[in-house]
Amino acid sequence: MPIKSIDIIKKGTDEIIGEDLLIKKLNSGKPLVIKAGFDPTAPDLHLGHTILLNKLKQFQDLGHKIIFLIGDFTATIGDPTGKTELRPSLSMEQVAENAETYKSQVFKLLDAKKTLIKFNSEWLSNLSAADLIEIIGSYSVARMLERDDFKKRFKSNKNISIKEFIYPILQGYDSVVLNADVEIGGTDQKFNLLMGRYLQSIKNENNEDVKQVVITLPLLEGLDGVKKMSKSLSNYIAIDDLPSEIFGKIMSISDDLMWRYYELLSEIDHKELGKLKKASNENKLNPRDLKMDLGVEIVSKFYSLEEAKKAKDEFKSIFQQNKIPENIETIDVDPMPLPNLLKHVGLAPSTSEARRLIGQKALKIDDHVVDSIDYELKKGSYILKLGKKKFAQVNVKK
RNA sequence: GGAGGGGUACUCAAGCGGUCAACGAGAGCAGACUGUAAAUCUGCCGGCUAUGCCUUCGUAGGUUCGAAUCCUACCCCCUCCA
Repeated sequence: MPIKSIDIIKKGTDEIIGEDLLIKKLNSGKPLVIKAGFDPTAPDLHLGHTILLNKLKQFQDLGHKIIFLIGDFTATIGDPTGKTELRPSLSMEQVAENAETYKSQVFKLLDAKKTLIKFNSEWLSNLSAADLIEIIGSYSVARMLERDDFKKRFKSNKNISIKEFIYPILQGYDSVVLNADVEIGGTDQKFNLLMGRYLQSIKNENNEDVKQVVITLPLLEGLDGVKKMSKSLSNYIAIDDLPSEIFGKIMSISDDLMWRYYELLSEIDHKELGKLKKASNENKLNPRDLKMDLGVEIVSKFYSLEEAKKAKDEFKSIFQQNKIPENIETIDVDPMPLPNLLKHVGLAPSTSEARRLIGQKALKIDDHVVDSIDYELKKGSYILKLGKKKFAQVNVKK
């Protein structure tokens, strides 16, 4: 059984540091402590997180103990990873609020009963200055500066706060406290994950067997196809997004990115994927249709197959047959100038923007382009369409 | 502690007394073409009760008919020296 486990575990990983040790640990037959840290800065879990969650799920199904660690304390420092500038710290209240959202979302994928949720403030907030100094004393500035993002910032004279140095150390210390056997994270977390390994071995007089195994997973690119998916870049698909939103976002990604998403998010195996690529290259398959399949697969993970199919049908009816979405709510309005109306019903962020869009022929009323801002709507009901995807139905009173 | 450089819109980055809501690039948005793909072309890209008005160039004052541009104080970042 352990032999098989390693195959499941390895699938889709970027790197496993300490693979031999992992095998040894698996062979011991004991349930392993698997740690994964989450920084509660962004309250919405997105597809990027699901790669990690899926891996945790696999461990969970293999009978291991998952610790879902919410870095509430470390979040008040701010993870410097990948940042070219100092990150703002979060307040404790904000962190607590975000953590709640995490908890409620994560069990869409993980088994709540088998998951242990921990907050690192539990042990970190009571650390004395003496304790802290002892912990950070075991690491050098030179080694810290080996880290790429620090190195870059250091070289280009950008600010690095001392507390950013402490961040990875404390994250590593979490592994010491939790006795983690394995820690999983994105490739960008490698440095932080290795820190745990280092501190564990220091703590245990260089005993190799207590070191956590580090598993890194590929990072998912966001909808732009370039930067990593993240809430702050607003290039993400949240698992809380509506089926139609998820489906729509999938449809809007580039073909290149679609293949990447297939690799990282789909259950499809490599052979099958290869065939699809070939067929697509030979123009036997339209990438658009493949995108639809992917959209259905992803939506059904968080909802159901029926909902996914519904999303697909609706998409087709709106964008291929130019129909109107089914459930748009009707808003009663008093007569008002068109730009104000668009703002009022939420189609445009401001009247200025609405004016511009109207001027650019982006507005359709009952399927007819209206490009005059002075156009008046008389009493009655109208379907407004702004751009390709924004709809509203208004009922003008009087 | 001393000397110098710098803070401009989502990001980068010009401007250094009026023609500046602020050059240019990227991102973004809209239109055309499409497959809500890519590429390309075109336009937009602070707000409003809208041919005018209001707010914006680190913060607060000041000089001036007029300031992002000059002066003063303060805050923050960086470099070199200690």
